[in-house]
Amino acid sequence: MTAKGDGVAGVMESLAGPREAIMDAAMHLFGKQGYSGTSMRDIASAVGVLPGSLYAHIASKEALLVDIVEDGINRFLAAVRPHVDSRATPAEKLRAMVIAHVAVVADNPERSLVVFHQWRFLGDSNIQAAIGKRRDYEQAFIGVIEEGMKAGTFRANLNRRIAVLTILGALNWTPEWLSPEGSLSPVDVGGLIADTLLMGVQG
Amino acid sequence: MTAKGDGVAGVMESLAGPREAIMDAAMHLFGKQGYSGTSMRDIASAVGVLPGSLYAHIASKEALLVDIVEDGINRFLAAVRPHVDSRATPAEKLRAMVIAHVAVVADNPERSLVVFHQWRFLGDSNIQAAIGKRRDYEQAFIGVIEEGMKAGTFRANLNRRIAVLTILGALNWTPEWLSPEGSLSPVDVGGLIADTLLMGVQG
DNA sequence: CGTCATAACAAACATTTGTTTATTGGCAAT
DNA sequence: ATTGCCAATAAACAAATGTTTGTTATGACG
Repeated sequence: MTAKGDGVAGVMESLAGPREAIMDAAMHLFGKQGYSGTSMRDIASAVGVLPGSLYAHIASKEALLVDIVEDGINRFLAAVRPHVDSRATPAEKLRAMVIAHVAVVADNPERSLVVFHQWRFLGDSNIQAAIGKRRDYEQAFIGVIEEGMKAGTFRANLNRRIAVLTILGALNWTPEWLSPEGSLSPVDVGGLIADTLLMGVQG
Repeated sequence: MTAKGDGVAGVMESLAGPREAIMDAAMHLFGKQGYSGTSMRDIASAVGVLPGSLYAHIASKEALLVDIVEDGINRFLAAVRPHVDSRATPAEKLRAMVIAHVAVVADNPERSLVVFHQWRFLGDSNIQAAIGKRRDYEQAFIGVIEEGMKAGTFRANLNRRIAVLTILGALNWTPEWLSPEGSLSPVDVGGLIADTLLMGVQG
C-alpha cells in the first residue's frame, strides 16, 4: 500500500516515521503485558500492519527492547545529571533530582515500566550495559546523600545504602500509580514525594 | 516411578508433597523470568519430572499463579494486621508494619516479586480479588497515617496519598535488592527503612 | 498374592511463537 | 513513460507453547 509517503496505515500515530510508530507500540505493550507476554503480532496489529512487515524497519524483537531500555535509562540520567552538578545545597539537589525523576516517569509511565522491569530479558552484553548505567544512576543519589551527611544537613546516623534504596524504591514505584491525567502536576507530585523523603512522616 | 511414597524424583526439594515442590519451582521461575516467560517445561524440569506429569497435581498454569499470588498477599496482610490493631503509638505502629513487611519479603523475595508484578496475568475475576486485597493493604497504612496526623505526631501538611504511595513504593521495591544472605538482618533492614521514612533524610 | 489407586512416562495435539521468503504495489526520479 | 526502490502483503517455516492422551510401574492394602 503506502510506501514512504506520510505515515503508517492503520492507526496514524502521528509519529515521525514508521520505526517510531513501531517503537511506540512496542513500548506500550511491553509495559502493559511484559516483553515475553507481547508477541510480534500484537505489535504489528497495534501499528496496523502485518507481522512480517515489521522486519522492514527493525532487526528483531530484542533489538526493539534494547532501544527502548537504553533510551529510557538515558532519559533518567540526562534529567538528573544537571542537578547533581549544580551549586545548590544537598537538600535542594535531592529535591530537584526527585522532581526530575518523577517528570520523566510522568512523561511516559509505560516506558518507565519497561526500563525498570523488562531489562531482565536483554541479552548478556546488553544486560551488563543496562546494569552499569543503573549503577551510575544510584551513584548520583549516593553522592548527594554523602554530601549532605558531610555538610551536616543530613542525619549523621543515616545508613547511606538503605536510604538510597528507600528513595529509589519510592521513585521506581511511581510508574505503577502515576497517571498523566492526575489532578496534581508531575512537579507537585515530585515535590510532595521529596518532602516525604527529606522530612519523613513525622515533623 | 515413585508413586506417593515420600517425595519427588529428580531434585528432592525436601518439601511436604509434590504439589508443594511444583508451587515452589513455579514461584522461583515466575519471579525470575515472569509468568509468560516461564514455560510448563521449565517448571517440570526444575521439579525433575516430565511436563505432562505436572497435571496430575495442578489444574493449569494459571491455577498455579492464582495460588502463589493469593497466598503471597495473605502473608503480607497477616503480618501487618496485628500491628494495625495494637495499642501502640502511630509511629510505633508504622515502624512495626514496615519491619513486618520487610520480614515477609526477606522470607522469600521471589514470591514477593510474583505478588507485586505477575498479578497482571491473572484472569478477570482473580485479578479483581487481588486488587481488592491490595487496596485493603494500602488502607491499613493510610489508617495509621491518618491516626498519626490526628494525634499530631505526624506532619500536619502531609499529603496522605502521596505519603502512603512513597512508603509502599519503598517497601514494594525491596524484593528487588533484599537478599536473605545480606549482612543486615531483615529486622535491621526494616528498622533502617522505617527510620528513613519516619524521620526522613534530614534530621 | 492380587487389586487398586496414584503418578510417572512417552508421545502427540493444536496453537502460537519469532522470523523469512517470494511477490506485489506505489512513489520519486529519470 | 519507464525505471528503481522501498515497504507492504501473503504465505510459510521451524520451534516452542499449554495441555491431553494412553500406558506403565510403583507402593499400599485387602
